[in-house]
Amino acid sequence: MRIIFQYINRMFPKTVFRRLLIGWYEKHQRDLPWRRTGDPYRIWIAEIMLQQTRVAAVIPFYERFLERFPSVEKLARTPEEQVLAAWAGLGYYSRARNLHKAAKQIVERGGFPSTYDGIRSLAGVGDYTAAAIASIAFGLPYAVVDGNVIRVVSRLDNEAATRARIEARAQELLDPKRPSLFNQAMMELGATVCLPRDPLCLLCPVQSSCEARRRGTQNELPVRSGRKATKRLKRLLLVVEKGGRLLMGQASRPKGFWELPEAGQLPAAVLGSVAGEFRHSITHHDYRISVARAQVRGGPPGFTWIPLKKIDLHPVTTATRKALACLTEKESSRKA
DNA sequence: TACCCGTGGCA
DNA sequence: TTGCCAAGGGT
Repeated sequence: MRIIFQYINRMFPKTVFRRLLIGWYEKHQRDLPWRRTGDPYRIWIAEIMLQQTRVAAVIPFYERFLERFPSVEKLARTPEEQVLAAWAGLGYYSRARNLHKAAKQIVERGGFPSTYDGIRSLAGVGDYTAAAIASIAFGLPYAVVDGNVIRVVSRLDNEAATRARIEARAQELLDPKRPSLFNQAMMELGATVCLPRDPLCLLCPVQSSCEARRRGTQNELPVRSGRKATKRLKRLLLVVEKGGRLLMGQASRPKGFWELPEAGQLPAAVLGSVAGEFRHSITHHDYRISVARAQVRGGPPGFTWIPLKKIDLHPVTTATRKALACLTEKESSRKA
């Protein structure tokens, strides 16, 4: 039996690989809200949210977003600030700006594009996302290349290949009859079995096709480039409340977001004691953020009083949302 | 091309 | 606690 398998594997390696991979995926796939809808709009939203973001983090944002923007027309005619507010907390806000821009492009063009080039030309859609939408929503034979696929292919071939080489190999391996299942299976394999460190080779459906597994080099591939050092910084955010309104300013980043004032911005403020502290990291910066209540006279220039009840209508930075949350938590536990 | 962009979970 | 890393795109 084993000998027969080895023979078939040698004669038809791609066929064997596809069957094993897709067979495994059909048993292990997760039930995702955008799957099987076949709706390009939903798949597009999901794919943009999934860029550099885990499935588990995306799901609640996806549900809320679809409820808020059930159609591309609705999304296109909503002011950008409200789209950003719905995206607040997910990160990489240029995705939301590009999504909004692309929604307008889609409406102008009279509907969602159904070719790879048409999809690829949308704002915020690169090679990966275009292939994902083309294959999952339209069944077109384009192989996706994301971080998972790079890892899986590097190990299958046991080589530190260039991007172009990986793309060519992924396209070669792709099952042209089932591109949607194949692409999702490759990514799911990378996410759950072919892990960056200590992959679960014993559970891998395609271990018989894997050269790194054969040579025991799976932990050395793919080669990772060095990372930039993280800076550690401290900030003190102030919660200044007056008559049910909160003093807020424009954050320097992300552009268009609101944020609590920082101690240094309100030199005349009277500070209370530090009410909370938390960690918040943003690309190469690791912040230790303290929160304190404070009082000011009048309305400091450059700041705005925003009614607490309307705060969800504005895009607010995550640091500020965490600060408000830890203050609320502290005060409600004190009452209890 | 290398770097920037947010966030949360995990070891 | 700290560092790593994820369904990338734009510049």
